[in-house]
Amino acid sequence: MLELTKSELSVLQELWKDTPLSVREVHDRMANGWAYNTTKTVMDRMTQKGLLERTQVHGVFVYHAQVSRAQGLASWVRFFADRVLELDDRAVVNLFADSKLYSERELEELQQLLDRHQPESD
Amino acid sequence: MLELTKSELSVLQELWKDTPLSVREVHDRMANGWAYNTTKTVMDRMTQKGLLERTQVHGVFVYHAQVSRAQGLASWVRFFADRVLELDDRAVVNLFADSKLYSERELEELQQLLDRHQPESD
DNA sequence: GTTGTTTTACTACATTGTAGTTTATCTACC
DNA sequence: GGTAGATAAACTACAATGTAGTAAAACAAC
Repeated sequence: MLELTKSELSVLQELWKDTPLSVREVHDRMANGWAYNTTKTVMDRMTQKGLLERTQVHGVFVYHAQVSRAQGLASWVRFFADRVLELDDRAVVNLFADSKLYSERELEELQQLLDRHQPESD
Repeated sequence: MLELTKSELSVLQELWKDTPLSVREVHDRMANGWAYNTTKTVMDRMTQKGLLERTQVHGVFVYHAQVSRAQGLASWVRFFADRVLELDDRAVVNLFADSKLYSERELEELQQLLDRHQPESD
């Protein structure tokens, strides 16, 4: 299962909402207190790993996510369900229903990813 | 706000359930696929940082958590609420009620920690 | 076309992830 | 009671990530 770091997840959350975005745009939207260069470095590394793809538009690079939101969230939901709440996955997936940001289809994809990978190691 | 890594949180979850425990005991209970030495290293570093304290019992070291569960979970709940679910903290704290592993008092402590620290940076 | 801003690239250093190796201890036998 | 194998503890190691700073390139404004 794909394992994203907190940093990677923060970046991807912006790109899942609106894409493509430049480093500057991601940086400003996250507004998490990082130096601009930190955002840049994280996104560079993500590009190298294939999590992002970048293309040039009018001389500026913009980035696209290369993983779906369900893929990116699955291991996080599992970790949170197992290690934090110590509840069943499904209870946590149900929370997403309240959040109004996820479609039925996306929640199904997420649940499937969780069902498929039973081995729960970090 | 105290920021724990995933590894640190995994170790602490065992010590919050039952304490004190030896490295071997924590290792076996987590059962997360780590090598024994990985568990040892993580716990050594946590001891150096003051997250754990160790004492000797019959020639074996045992460890005690030096932070409360609410303190340890607060930043995780915030991150999950903000960056994953994009819901209000409270909705997430309410989930804990279902989990039956947390007392009222503990949930209040958690909610207070979350209320106090508004600045939400990683 | 020189000077300030933004982007990009490159470099840097501490912390964490994830162990392996060595040494000290303990336990069980001959 | 000394030797061999199992555990624990200490120490070492190296890659990935967190978190930028600096240098170079490109662009914008005078």
